Amino acid sequence: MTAGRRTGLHAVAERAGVSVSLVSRILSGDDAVRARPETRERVRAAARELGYQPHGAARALRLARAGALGLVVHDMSNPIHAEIIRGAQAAATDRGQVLLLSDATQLAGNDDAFAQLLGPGRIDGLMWQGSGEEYDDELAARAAGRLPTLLVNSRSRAGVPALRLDDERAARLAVRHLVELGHRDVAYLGGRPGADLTERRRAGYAAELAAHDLAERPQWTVELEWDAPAGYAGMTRLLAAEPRPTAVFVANVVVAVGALAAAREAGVRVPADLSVVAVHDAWFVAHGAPPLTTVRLPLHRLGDMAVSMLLDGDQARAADGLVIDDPAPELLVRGSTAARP
Amino acid sequence: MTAGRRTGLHAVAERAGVSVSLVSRILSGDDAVRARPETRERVRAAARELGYQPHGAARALRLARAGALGLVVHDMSNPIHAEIIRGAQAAATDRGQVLLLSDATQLAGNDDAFAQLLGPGRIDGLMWQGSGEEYDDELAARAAGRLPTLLVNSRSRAGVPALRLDDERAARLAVRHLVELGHRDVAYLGGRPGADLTERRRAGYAAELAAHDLAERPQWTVELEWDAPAGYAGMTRLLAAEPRPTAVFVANVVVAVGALAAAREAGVRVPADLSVVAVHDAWFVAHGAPPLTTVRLPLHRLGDMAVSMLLDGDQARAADGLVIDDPAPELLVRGSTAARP
DNA sequence: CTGAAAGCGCTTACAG
DNA sequence: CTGAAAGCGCTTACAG
Repeated sequence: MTAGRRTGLHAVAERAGVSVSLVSRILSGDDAVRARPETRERVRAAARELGYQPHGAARALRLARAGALGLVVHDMSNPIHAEIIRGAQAAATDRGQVLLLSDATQLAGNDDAFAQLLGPGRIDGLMWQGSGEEYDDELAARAAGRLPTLLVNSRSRAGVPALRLDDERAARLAVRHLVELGHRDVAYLGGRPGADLTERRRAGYAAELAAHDLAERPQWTVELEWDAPAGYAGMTRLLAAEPRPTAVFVANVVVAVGALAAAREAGVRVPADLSVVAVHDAWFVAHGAPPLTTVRLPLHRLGDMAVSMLLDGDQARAADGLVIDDPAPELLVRGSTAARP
Repeated sequence: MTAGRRTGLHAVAERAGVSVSLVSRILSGDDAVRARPETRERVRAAARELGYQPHGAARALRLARAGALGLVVHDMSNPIHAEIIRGAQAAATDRGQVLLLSDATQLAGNDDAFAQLLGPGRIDGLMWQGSGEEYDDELAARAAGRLPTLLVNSRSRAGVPALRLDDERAARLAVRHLVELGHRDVAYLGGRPGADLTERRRAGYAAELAAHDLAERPQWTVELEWDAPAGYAGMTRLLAAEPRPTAVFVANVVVAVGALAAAREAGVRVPADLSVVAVHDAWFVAHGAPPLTTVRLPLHRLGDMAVSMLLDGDQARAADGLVIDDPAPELLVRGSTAARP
């Protein structure tokens, strides 16, 4: 009666005329509590009327569970990364968790920010988007020492469990498409040399060529970086190769944007003179000149699965790297591939 | 001595041989505490050795401050939005805050998620990316009733303070560029009808035409949606207009991607037959066919400022809508604009 | 100058 | 079947 402005559970308890403990138990659906239906309803009504919402920090403190997951990404303006984020976001919301977003580059340069993120009471698990940067392995490993951590879109590195896509299969799908169009001289335009992703896609490319008894030539493999300018530079180099390939498999759609521009400026017509196929689909490819043929991979699912595994404490299942292959890689044929000239 | 596994402040205090209170005060740099330099150093050392990191939830509970800001966005794969997020992310990290990311569409369909986000102990302020969707105003207004809220990239709506860019000026800059190239028949290709953004940009377009005594014609204004397919459809319509414009000002670079594709397919050469200029710069425009002339706006700054104002409790300054105009809009001339045919 | 105590809002053994 | 009490890790008036 003395109360007054008490908030939260206390206010609900007062209004319903029961104890705070009982309110807590009823509201959290504790099975053990066998309150009379009437009491139960009174409590529920009070909570509704007061718009009761549990205090996030208090609950986190008490339960030693933050109710939040961290997601460290590299470059959010990359549409591929955005799709992973969306998948993670959706899954987190579905499961009543919130998502804390961080930028890898910033974290790498700011020890305090990194320590704060990993510190107690902030997040219950961390997803780290792999990129092949040197500092990534170190930071992710440090994180894994403190809380459940999952590398996303990478193979397992530095002992950190990882989720990845079926890059080899995507690559083979793309290259097979080119071969079926009659191409025999197929080049590989990758991403940053040494990065998992580019190596796995190159492996798929090589395997598919081998399966058709086609030659791989050193001058037909170019790996520079994961961005459009690198695609431009890489394609420029491939166009100067002797002999010149009639088709190029590009490891990433962002790289392909630059590659197409280079071909265009060199007066090489795609697909009449040169076929181009890239990994990943994105909103802009259908409107490109020409519209790009791509392989779609389940990026959304990747983010989604990462969240589920962390929340289920299941990340050990990915200790050796787990491949997300459902839905399967899908070839989307558009205007950038055609029969060999 | 009995202790054992106590963690946090308690462990530090034990190791340094002082009280928990003193550790708290020394570590948080309380001026009032005048501990001997030696004690101070001993405490600092103990904290360092134990890798002490304050418990986020405990601190949030005690201080009634979450140390986090929320950011609700619409479509993260949109590079414009990504840039705003990056700005907000950087500012938040700089100021020792974390950023909680949410998706507007998801929140609109999930009352529990919305309530949880706004509930006590989660975030201290909220940024809501304006989009002109019907539900946006309502949700943002509800948020503003509970905690400091800022609409981002929108004018103030439903009484919620807002930060926006200098859209009018950007539009005038773009249109002036076209006029200076000799164009007199300039069309406007906007975004979703009724949305702030498209109206402000159309106003700038109209003002600049008027300043040059140029005619605006109803058939030269098309507003459909903020995506590439809408740009495609819109440009198709403009190309059929009588008389046909010789230049198009596009309100958004994403829309412009579709618009360029439509022109290309219609056999209209850009810039020889038609000049195109768009608002916002993005990584892919330089590699387009042709490379787009754009107006760059301080998107990064927008996110940055939103965070600063919320943390400084300054959002009231934006009650009537505050224009971020520093750095000023900048015209980047590339290959999609040329003298009137 | 430093410490003991209260309390932020919750949950959950433990009593009754 | 329900309540009083302890305690999660912190900060900060209040004592001494």
